[in-house]
Amino acid sequence: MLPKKKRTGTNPARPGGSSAKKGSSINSIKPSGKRDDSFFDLVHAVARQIPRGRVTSYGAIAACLGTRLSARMVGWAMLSAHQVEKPVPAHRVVNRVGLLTGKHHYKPPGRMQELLENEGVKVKDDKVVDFARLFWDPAKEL
DNA sequence: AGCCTGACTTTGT
DNA sequence: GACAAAGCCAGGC
Repeated sequence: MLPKKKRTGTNPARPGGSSAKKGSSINSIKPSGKRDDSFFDLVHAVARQIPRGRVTSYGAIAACLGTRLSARMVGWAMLSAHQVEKPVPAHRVVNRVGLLTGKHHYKPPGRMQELLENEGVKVKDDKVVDFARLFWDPAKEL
C-alpha cells in the first residue's frame, strides 16, 4: 500500500538480497534452530516486529520484502506462522482495508478480534477501526 | 510436467 | 465505492 509513494517506473521486482530462492521450503520449522531464510521466515520476522496495538497489511510486508506483487505469499507464510512455535502476531496482519480476512483461520474465529481488542485495537464488523491511523508500515517504521 | 487453490493487491471500468 | 481481471509464488494432487 503506497498511496503517496510514486510508482517507480522500474519495478524494483527483486531488490537483490531479500529473495534467496534456493531450497525454499516451508519446513523452516527446525527446532534445531537451523531455519532457512525462506520467504516465509522473512514474513515471520517482519510480523514479529509489529508493535503492540498496531496493525499492518499483507501488501505492506510484501512491499517491505520487495515482493509487493506477491502479497498472497505473505498470507501463506502466516499459515506456517501457526505451525511454528515462535510467536507470530498474525492477528496484527490484515488486508489493505483493515478487514480481518484471516480470522477464520483461528481456532475460534473470534480469537483474532479478541487479541486485537486486547491490545487496544478496536474492531467493528471484522474490520479494524481507524485502520489508517493504526497502520504500521514496516518499510517506513522499520 | 500441468492444473488448481489461496489470510492479497493493483488497475480499469 | 463496488465489481472484474490479471499478476504473484508456493504447495498439493
